[in-house]
Amino acid sequence: MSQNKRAELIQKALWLFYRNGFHATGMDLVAKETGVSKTSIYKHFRTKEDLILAVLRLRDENFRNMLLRGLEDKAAKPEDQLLALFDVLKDWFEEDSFQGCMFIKASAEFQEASHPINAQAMEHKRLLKEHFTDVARAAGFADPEAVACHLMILKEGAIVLAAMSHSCVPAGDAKEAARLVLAHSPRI
Amino acid sequence: MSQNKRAELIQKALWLFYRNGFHATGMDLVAKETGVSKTSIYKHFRTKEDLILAVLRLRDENFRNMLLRGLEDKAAKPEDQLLALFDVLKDWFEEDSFQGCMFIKASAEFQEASHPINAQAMEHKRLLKEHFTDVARAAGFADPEAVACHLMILKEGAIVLAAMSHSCVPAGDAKEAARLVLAHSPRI
DNA sequence: GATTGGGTTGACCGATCTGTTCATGTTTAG
DNA sequence: CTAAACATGAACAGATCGGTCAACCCAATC
Repeated sequence: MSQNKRAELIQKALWLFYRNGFHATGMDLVAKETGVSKTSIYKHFRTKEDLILAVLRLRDENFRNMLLRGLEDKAAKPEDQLLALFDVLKDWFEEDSFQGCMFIKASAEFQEASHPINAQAMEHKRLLKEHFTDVARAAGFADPEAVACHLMILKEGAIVLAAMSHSCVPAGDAKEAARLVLAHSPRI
Repeated sequence: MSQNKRAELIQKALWLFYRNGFHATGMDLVAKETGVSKTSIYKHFRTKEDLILAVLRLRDENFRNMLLRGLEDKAAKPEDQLLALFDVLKDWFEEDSFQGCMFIKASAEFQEASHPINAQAMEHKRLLKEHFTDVARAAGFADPEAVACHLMILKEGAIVLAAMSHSCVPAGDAKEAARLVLAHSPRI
């Protein structure tokens, strides 16, 4: 299997797991939908868990890339970037393919803290928070980690509510809340 | 089966689904752990989905009751109750049995918007938001629904992060963010 | 053209899934 | 005491689960 084929397999598996859930998506379906026989899949991934981990690695790379790029595109100054986060999220929510946060779902289906899949999901959140902390520091906040934590909470809450009901538009509300929080967080 | 037995069955099934997930918990395990034979279970619940719906109804009742009671116990004035939400959450996070929000998990495993389980999870969130809106109105906020939405976002974010990593204490951070938001939301 | 060898395949394995059946207790009510 | 009502465990059906295997294809080498 070429490297291309392998990447394509992971990409399509990502979509299946994202849409149907991890336990609910069998390897037979993955084989059928990707057009790659189960035997070939298992030649490149020892177990289903290994495939899921590869999927999550791709998702982490794609998602963080999309988000960080989005922040830079929407705003130049660090402080504006922190608020622009919720504009990027809004764009994401409005995509047809939006189905919530894959890492929250992965963590929900594999809940043991020591489980590799859960650990990988946590690592994704840690990296995001780290980035927000850096931006908050550049923006001149006195406690950049606290600011990052507040943003993370608003971000996860907005995602969860956006995934559960399309009735309200939590991205807008989250941005409004973030504006209040940022406006009154102490600067250096 | 007495009404007691039935309630006990639902209670134990709740714990199993909450801890292991819905798809990952088979009916054989439910029968074994509850001490109720599979035959009897299926006499009272036509399908596994029906059992899950009953479990979610119980959870909704217990959780909303615990939360509303907690708010009233922690604070008398409506505005203080809104902030006390995050003290109640903190107590919940510190329980050994804490495993995240059951409705977020249910919604993650049954993602189709029209699925009855997803609908029930959404209804739970709707009822909570409705209550927050009432309290925010009593507290004299100019836009009680917006305040409730902000609180919901902070609440869901805090729960998700608390469930994914016990390293930080998002309840405290969420309360701090909520304090900033409430302090600068317009009053009537 | 014959041989080789990596990559692919459909068929298959045992286990487990939801849900049912049934013969055998075990309660409960008259 | 008897009869109806209910609960039980074990086995079953049909499907699907994660995972494996011998056979096969096809391009490269001699």
